[in-house]
Amino acid sequence: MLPENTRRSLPMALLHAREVVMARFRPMLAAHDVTEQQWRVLRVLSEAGPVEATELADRASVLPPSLTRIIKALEGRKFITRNKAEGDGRRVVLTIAPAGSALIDALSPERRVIYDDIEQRFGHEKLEQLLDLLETLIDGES
Amino acid sequence: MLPENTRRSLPMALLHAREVVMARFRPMLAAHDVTEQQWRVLRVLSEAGPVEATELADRASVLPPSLTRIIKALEGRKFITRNKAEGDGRRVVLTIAPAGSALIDALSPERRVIYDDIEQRFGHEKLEQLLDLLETLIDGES
DNA sequence: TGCATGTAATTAACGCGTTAACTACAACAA
DNA sequence: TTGTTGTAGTTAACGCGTTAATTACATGCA
Repeated sequence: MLPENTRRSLPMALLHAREVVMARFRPMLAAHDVTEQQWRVLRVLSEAGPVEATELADRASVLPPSLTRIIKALEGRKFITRNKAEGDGRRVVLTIAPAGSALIDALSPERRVIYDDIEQRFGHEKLEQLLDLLETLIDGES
Repeated sequence: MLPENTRRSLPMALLHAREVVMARFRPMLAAHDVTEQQWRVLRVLSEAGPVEATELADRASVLPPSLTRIIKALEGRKFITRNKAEGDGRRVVLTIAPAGSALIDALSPERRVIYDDIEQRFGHEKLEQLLDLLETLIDGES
């Protein structure tokens, strides 16, 4: 069945929802001169440790060409380091650097405030339910 | 509470979910040489009738600068028409043109197949639940 | 009427999304 | 060893996302 209106269109609803949520985080990122995508990459590196570019791109939901640009920017600011994988000259291994960790730590309190506010307004239960549904959708389609 | 990992991060989950869903629709749009954004604009115009640019941008989840570019492209292909609002020389009124309606009609069957497949795999109940939650989130935050 | 303020749309600048093409390296078979 | 195939990453081209600045018009007040 086709969605009868754009509000009930899954792609549009996902887009719109992401938009209103990101609107809350964007000023924080802008204040620290980091783009959303750079932030996603940093967070994955912080969480997953040294990782190869392909896996990083996948986990951060960034396409390889974008990752190349993002790496360049983050490396230039000493937020990450880039090394060739030993044993395979094609692969690249990314690692978060102290400055990168410091940025994540610095933003942590503010993130918590924003996240808590969203959770409070939306409801803890609903948030968990939404995350579960999204996870199911993602796992089922990918 | 901060999300303990990126999979439970609301912005990332929304992004990733949208990505896997759009991956199903993208080939269809590409085959007809329409971008996602142009498609959203066309659908809103088709559904809402003649509408001013600001409202169109809002409903299609497109920013004004993007809309300007999109209008230019769609007008060039005779998918829409652009007129000044009578009584206010600033406002612009957009209307879908026959060729635009024809494109929407042409894609309708294929959209249905894709949408039905997603719905079947994910489950009708879950899809409705997800759309409800997204709608609630959007209305609460915007 | 004339000026200040506000609003709709556009333009500019820069980074990302997307696809396709390309380079560099690895794996494997003859 | 060499040629083929495959894979990781990068580059290129073009459109969109985002913010800030700008233009054009409307509104309201003196």
